[in-house]
Amino acid sequence: MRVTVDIVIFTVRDEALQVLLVKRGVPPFQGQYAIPGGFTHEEESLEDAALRELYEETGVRDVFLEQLYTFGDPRRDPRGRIITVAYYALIASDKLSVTAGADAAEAKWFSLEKLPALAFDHCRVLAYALERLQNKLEYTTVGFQLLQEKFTLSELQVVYEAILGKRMDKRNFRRKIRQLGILKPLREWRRTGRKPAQLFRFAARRIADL
Amino acid sequence: MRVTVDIVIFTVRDEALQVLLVKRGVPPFQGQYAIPGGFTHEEESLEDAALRELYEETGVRDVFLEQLYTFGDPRRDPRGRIITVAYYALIASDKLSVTAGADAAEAKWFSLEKLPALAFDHCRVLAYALERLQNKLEYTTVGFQLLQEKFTLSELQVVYEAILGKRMDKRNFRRKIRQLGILKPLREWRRTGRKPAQLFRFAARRIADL
DNA sequence: CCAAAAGTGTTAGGAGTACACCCATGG
DNA sequence: CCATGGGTGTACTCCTAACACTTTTGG
Repeated sequence: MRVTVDIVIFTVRDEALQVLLVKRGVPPFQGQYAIPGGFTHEEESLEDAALRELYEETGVRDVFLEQLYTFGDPRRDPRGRIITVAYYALIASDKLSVTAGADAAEAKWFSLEKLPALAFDHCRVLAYALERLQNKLEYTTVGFQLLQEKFTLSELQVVYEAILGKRMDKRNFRRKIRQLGILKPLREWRRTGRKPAQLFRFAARRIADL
Repeated sequence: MRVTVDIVIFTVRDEALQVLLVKRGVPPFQGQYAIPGGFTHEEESLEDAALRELYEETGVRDVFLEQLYTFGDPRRDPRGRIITVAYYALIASDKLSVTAGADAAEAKWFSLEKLPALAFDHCRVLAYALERLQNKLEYTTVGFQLLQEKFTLSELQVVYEAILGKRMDKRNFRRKIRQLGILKPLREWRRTGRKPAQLFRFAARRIADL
């Protein structure tokens, strides 16, 4: 039985939640876009396999990565029985400049609003990843993974709005974040063209489950 | 690569959360208890494999079953690389009278408080299942899976207390359940030795994510 | 001086928590 | 008649959601 790992790689750019997809060069589903992934090696853990694939696709290490679900319908891959352990990863958009992994020639970012048709059952995988991300956003601090080290509260709000797909009230949002007590205000301001915005740093030891 | 499914089977009996474990008859870990499970067949989905194992162990069908996590550390099984897709299941204690599957000779229920040493990394799997069950209990209606069709509010509260491992206030508990609006009060009372208790039925279309 | 984003408080409703007594029954 | 579990309401706190104006800057 063959086992693959697929990684749904999210980022927030241009105020939109985006996902990295690769165009398949070989059948089945040749020419269609798919979630990046590949077969696990014999001597690596599933998470290591996911990290390896992620690095090959994006050139990025040290990002948030979490197992999502394992898909094992015997007919999900026309080549035969393939089990896929799906992961999702969050990457801050400022780390993406180096978007040049080995296979990256055919990799492209898509806004969740404008997805192409996807190979295999990847539409379902993606839907599941989005749902998980939305839920985690509400009761953990994963959202900070999508920002640079220093960020403004408005940038943080953009991340939340992009993921949840809805506008939020500025004052309520700031109060909620403030009373989490996990932001360190800096004595720095970002000149943004208009009134400068104060910068903050995420100041919790780890990604907290609240 | 070989793939197994393991199923953490929970029930609540004698006011305690219990889990079904089987004693291993062959090495490795011979004589130790383990979470029931087995290899997947080539032509069945992961969920079907889990349902099959569950039926073989307990003789029960039509129970709540949900995928938990996939464990894939290359060294988790001394026999070699084995990936395990873990599930957890909830069974109402009144369905357990038929606890006589094929392999059931060495199967036994254990209270979560008094677990034996477990084979492989099954201690971790079990801890993960318990955590998931506790979380799901708070924001879904999975708890009803552990009761008979007709039950009293006190019985429901016992289920919640057994899973969460803490006492709850009777009035607050009843108010919370009542305002979920998913219980149908029956015109029946259970004679319990003291004052009769009103019976209820779970009356939602499906297990609601609230 | 104007456009644009930054920043800030109050109020009302709902949910959770703490808490104590009477009731119906079987023995 | 008494032991046992069934059943009920109120007050407080906290979180959420709705809502509008002033400030600072660059052009």
